[in-house]
Amino acid sequence: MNILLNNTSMVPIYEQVSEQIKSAVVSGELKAGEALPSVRSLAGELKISALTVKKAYDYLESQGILVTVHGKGSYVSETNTELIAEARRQDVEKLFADAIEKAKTCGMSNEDIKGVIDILLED
Amino acid sequence: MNILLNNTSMVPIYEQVSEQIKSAVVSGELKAGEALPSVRSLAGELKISALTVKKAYDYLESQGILVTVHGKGSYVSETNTELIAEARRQDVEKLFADAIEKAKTCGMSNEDIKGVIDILLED
Amino acid sequence: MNILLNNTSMVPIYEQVSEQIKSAVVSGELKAGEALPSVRSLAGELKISALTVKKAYDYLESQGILVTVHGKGSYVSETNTELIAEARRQDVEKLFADAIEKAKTCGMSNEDIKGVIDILLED
Amino acid sequence: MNILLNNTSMVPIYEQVSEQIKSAVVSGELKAGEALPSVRSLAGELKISALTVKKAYDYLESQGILVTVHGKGSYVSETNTELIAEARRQDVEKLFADAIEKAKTCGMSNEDIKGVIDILLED
DNA sequence: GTGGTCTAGACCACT
DNA sequence: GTGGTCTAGACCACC
Repeated sequence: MNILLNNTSMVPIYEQVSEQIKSAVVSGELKAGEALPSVRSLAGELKISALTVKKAYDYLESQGILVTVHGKGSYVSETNTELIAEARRQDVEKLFADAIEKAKTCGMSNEDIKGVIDILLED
Repeated sequence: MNILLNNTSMVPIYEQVSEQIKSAVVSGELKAGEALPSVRSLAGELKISALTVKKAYDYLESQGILVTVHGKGSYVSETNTELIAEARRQDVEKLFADAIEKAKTCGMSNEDIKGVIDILLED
Repeated sequence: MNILLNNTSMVPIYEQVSEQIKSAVVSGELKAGEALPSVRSLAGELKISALTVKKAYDYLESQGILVTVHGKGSYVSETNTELIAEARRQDVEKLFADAIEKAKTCGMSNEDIKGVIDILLED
Repeated sequence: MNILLNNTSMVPIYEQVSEQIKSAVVSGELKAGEALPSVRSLAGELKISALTVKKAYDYLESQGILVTVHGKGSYVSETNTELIAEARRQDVEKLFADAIEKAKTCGMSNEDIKGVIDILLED
């Protein structure tokens, strides 16, 4: 697990953790059935509170991405990772929808928006 | 002033207020030199605390969008609104950049992204 | 009377008015016994409330710089202008004392301060 | 934290607080990365409202002097304190420039001003 | 009437 | 426990 945290960011720590684990699952870096680090070891590694890691794991479990076995540990769920990928695509779609809405309140036309996208995709 | 508030949203009320005033200035709905509603009257109209409106006005003043004259009221700043519009365009660009970054972590290609944009722009 | 006002400044209007009249008296631009513009005419000229001009005149009267004759108008007091000049010099001295105090909290030495003064006096 | 408040002064309390913390940072009394007292504890210590302390911290954060981590506390920013010291030196310079301007409207010569400075520096 | 400041206490999210 | 936000009401200075 290679997780990078940004303390000063407005994004909560637990969300940064769960988001990066989610990415690892979708990308295949973490495979179905694979064990995750224990709450306490990950907390020690990232130098954050075990409660915060627990909150990230709880969230991922509520999303069906993890399963936790009492007394053993947490494992990547066997559910189709395609479902997770689909959920993330909807997240992304919402991000774009929000950006487009704000762009329109600035008076940008559809063509302006496509222009911005083209420029950003070149990087 | 036609301001819509969403109490259940995680976005602070003072930010919703300042953001919508900003939009009104950029769009030209509020012109340079024009008076804004007094802190108390807007608070009454929106049924929120005067302190919350004040916080929104303070933020806009720190951004150079408003000027406040003690004992008289608050007015749209005479500064070039084009500068404000440019700042907002950069905000929008950052929103798109963030969305694209997240899209790529989901494995979406440039073509996928353009497809999503096209669909969203049709609405 | 040639008075310049700055609406956006933190300095109250009435203080800007009284301060500039004080300067005119000390500099000799306004001589002892000379009549000042009426409250209403000065208010009209400066496009401010008559109450604000009245407050400025009241302040100057409390300082002994003006005398107001009911039903006639306001006049520069016959008191020795040297007394007024002395009062202003004490104001100035306090300004320098405050500046020096703040300079010291920044770690500036006496030599540093003299250097700054020399540079500013050259302009 | 040794902060002295003057309730009768016209200077707002939140400004007195932020100014004194700024001084402590510039003088090195508070070092980069060091934790500040919590909003509530400082409020209790100074016997003022937590909201007033918060306003002071917010101002210092907007100046880049503090960083605040949600749920943890506020810390002196790691940015070069030399930049802050430079900003304060400019503040001081403006104070002296204002004092000199007023001195000149009182008819004081450059020599007069230097004389006043010399006397004040001896204390 | 206006804005500027402050209070005392509340609820929520994060660690 | 921490900060983040909001309320309802108060007092003051200014116009």
